[in-house]
Amino acid sequence: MASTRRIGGEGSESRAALLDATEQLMLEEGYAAVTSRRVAQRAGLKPQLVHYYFRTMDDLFLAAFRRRAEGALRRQAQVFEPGRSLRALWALSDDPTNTALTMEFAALANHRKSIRTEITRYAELFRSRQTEVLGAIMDEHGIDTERFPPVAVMVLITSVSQILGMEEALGMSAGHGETRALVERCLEQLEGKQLEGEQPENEQ
Amino acid sequence: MASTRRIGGEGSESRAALLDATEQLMLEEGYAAVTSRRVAQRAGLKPQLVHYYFRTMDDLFLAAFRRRAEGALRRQAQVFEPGRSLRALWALSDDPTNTALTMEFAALANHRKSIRTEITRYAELFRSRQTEVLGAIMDEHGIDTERFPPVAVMVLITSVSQILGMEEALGMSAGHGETRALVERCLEQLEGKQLEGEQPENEQ
DNA sequence: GTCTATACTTCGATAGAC
DNA sequence: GTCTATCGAAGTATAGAC
Repeated sequence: MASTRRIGGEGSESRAALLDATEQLMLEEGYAAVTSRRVAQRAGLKPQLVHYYFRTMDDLFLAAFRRRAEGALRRQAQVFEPGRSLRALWALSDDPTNTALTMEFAALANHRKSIRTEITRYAELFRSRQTEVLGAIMDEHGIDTERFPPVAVMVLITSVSQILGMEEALGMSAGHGETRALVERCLEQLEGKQLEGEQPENEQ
Repeated sequence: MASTRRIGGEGSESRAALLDATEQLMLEEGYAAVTSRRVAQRAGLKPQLVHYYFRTMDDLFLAAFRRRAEGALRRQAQVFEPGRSLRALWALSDDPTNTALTMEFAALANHRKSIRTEITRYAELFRSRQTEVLGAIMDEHGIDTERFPPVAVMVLITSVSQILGMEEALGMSAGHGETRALVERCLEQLEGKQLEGEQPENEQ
C-alpha cells in the first residue's frame, strides 16, 4: 500500500479504449505521440482517466505491450497445433501490424528501463517457443540441425520479417519483392520434399 | 529569404559538439531524450545555441543523420576498393554503433516526415551501392545470381546485422552466438572455394 | 557567436467534487 | 467511474543586448 491513492478497474471498457488508442498512436505517429492528453482524445475520454487506470505512462505502455504479447503468444500456440508448417511460422513473423508495433516498442524500450525488462523477457520467451517448433519441423524435413541450429535459423526468419515490415512502414521497397520470392522458393522446396538427404539451399 | 532571422556557422566547433551530443543521447536514451535543453547541457552550451545553429529540432536531427550517413558512405567506398570481400561487407553491416543509430533514426522517422524522406533516400542509395558490390563478389565466386538475386541477399545481410545489433542494445543475446557462427561458416566456405559449380548452402 | 529574458505550448500527475 | 481545476516542470522558439 505504497501510496493510498486510487484504483483502476481491470475489465473496463474505457481501459480497453485507452489501450486501443495507444496502439493506434504508436503505429501512426510513434511512441512519442502517446501522451495522456492525446491518448484520451483519441479514445473520446478525458486525460485524467489515463492516470486513473494506469497511474503512470509507463504503466500504460506496459499494459499495451502485455496485451499484444499475450495475444501473440495465444495466436502462436493455435497456429502450431494442427499441422506445424514452416509457412505458418513465416506468416506469423511476417504480420505487418506486429512487426511495426514490435519495432516501436523496441525503440521505446531504449529509454524506459521498466519496459525494456518486460520486452526482453517476452522476446526471449517467444524465441524459445518458436525455436522449439522450428526444430521439430526441421527434424521432420530431415534438415541438418547441426549445421543449421534452429535458434540461428529462427533469428534469420525474425530478422528478415522484422526489417521488411519496418522498411515498408517507412515507405521503402527496394529488394523486398526479390527477398519475399526467395523466401517463398525456400518454403516451397522444403515443404515439397521431405526427408531427403540432399543439401538444401534453404536458409530459413 | 523566408524569415530574415539569423545565421548558423557551418564549420563551427559548437555545432559539431551539438551533433556529437545528439548522437550520444540517441544511443543512450533514445531520440525522445534529444531536446534543446539536454543536447546543450551535454555539449556544455546554452539551449538557445541549438536554435542558432539549427533553427528547429528537425534540422538538428537531419544534420546529425546526414553527417552519419555521409561518413558511412565514405567508409563503404574505402573498404571496397582494394580486394572486395564478403567479409568486409558483413563487417560493415555489423558495426554496433551504426546498427543502433540506424534503428533509432528509423524509429524517429516514423513520426517526422522531413526525416523519413531523407532516411529512405539514403537507405536506398546504400542498398543499391551495396548490391552492386555484392553482385560482383557473387559473380567472382560463381554463385547463381538468378536463384539468389544480389539485392535479396543484401536484404538478408542487412536484416540479420540490424536485428542482432538492435537486440544486443536491448540486452538480448539468445541465438546470437549460433547465428554469428552460421554466418561465419558461410563466409569461410564462400571465401575458401571460388568458382565451383556446386550448390552452396550459403544464405547470405 | 553567445548571452539574458521571455512567450507560448504541452506534458505528467494530483486533489477533490459529483 | 468520471468530472473540473490546477500545479509545476519541461519543451520549442524568438527578440534583443553584449
